[in-house]
Amino acid sequence: MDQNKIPQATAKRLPLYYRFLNNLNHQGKRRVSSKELSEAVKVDSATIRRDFSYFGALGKKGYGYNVEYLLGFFRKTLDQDEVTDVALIGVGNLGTAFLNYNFLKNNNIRIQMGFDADPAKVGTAISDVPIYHIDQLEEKMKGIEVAILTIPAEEADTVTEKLVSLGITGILNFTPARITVPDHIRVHHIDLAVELQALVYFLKHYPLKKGPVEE
Amino acid sequence: MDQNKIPQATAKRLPLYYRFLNNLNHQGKRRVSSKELSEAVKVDSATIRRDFSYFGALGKKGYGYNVEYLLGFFRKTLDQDEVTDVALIGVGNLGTAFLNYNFLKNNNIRIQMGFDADPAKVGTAISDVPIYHIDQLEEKMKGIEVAILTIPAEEADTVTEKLVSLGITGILNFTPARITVPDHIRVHHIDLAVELQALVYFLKHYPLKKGPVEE
DNA sequence: ATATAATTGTGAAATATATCACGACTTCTT
DNA sequence: AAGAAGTCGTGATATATTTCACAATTATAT
Repeated sequence: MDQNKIPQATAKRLPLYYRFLNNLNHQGKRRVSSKELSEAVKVDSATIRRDFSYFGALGKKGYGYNVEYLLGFFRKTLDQDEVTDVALIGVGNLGTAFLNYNFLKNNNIRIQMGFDADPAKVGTAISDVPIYHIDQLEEKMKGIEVAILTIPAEEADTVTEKLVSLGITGILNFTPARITVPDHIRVHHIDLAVELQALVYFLKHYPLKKGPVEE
Repeated sequence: MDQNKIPQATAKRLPLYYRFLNNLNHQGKRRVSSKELSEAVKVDSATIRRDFSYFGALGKKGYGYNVEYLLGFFRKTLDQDEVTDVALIGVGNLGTAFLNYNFLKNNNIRIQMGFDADPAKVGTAISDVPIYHIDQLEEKMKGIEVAILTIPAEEADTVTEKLVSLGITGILNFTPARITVPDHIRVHHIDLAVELQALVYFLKHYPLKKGPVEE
């Protein structure tokens, strides 16, 4: 609750920086410049320096940044020391993709349980994550504050209401529905159809000449 | 190639507007105000009016917007009259989720074929989309300009190079790798781990008091 | 030891996006 | 028919983000 001055655009890039620094560290690299990092993550080097500068002077002029130090700093900043538990609602293909992704390794996020309405799935486990019936939300989900929503759009509203009443604070919504929640709950939407269509639109209307435009 | 003055932020919202207008139309609604639309899509009403205004005066003062007219307008603007063909590389869980999604209905985008290295998948079809072996890219993919990348990160670079040499113009990249492409090719990244971690970061550092912040 | 090259951190400027607030016009109500 | 209510389109303003460009500092080469 301290770093309220950090621009949201910067905050969104932090996980990306973190992962690439991790890669570099594993490769045994000791130092890195904003220019090198820029080429790897495709973000302008001045933007990277600016981003880092919000956290103080992390680098050294003429030298660059010490990979290990930077990594340690971001680990703290991104709360990598403390595991965040998450629930996944909707064990379809998309949901299963999430379950198979090891967020614990790079992100210190653990999907603790999954929920689905399909009796064939209830009682099983995917990548060691137990699947419960959606009706068991109330009894199982105590203490979990973040949910990933990978259910059909029609069910988004009912499930959201349930989650809200159970005290959720954040939802990552993959359904095309734009859900309505009280003011204190944060929702991030990722709409696959919109992303695809936006790409197509950009291709037709914004022909590229200069560098690739990253989203 | 005409509307180069439309802000990218606006362009990204167009597919969203389009889908909701479609919903309204199916519900038999004849007119809609920027205020109503705002509540549905969770975008400020002034922003919506501003967005629409880039395309000219589409509404009527004191009345709002005619749903059918607006829809027709956007259909043209979003190239909904012309089907865009897309290839999907990587038929895992995430890839399968895409294959099962009917983009043709709302977005006039058709996934024409999928590619995978798994012999068990090659030769099958998912939602009527044929799956070919990744080695058949060259022979099968003629004329397709857009690809969805849902493969493991390690394979991202090799596959990207192949796609580039085959004349791709746009890539929707779901791998955590930040791929490198020539300047004239557009890449949009969607990084699920980054999205999740960013949500968690925001929850901890930007406690909400006012309205929910939509991404 | 000195000169050269590299690189940061940041003020200032540029660009992009969102929001306010109101005149003008339309529709609705009575 | 007149007044009230609703709504757009947009100039102006506010906010957010990116990029330029350079002094200051450090590292490297000779």
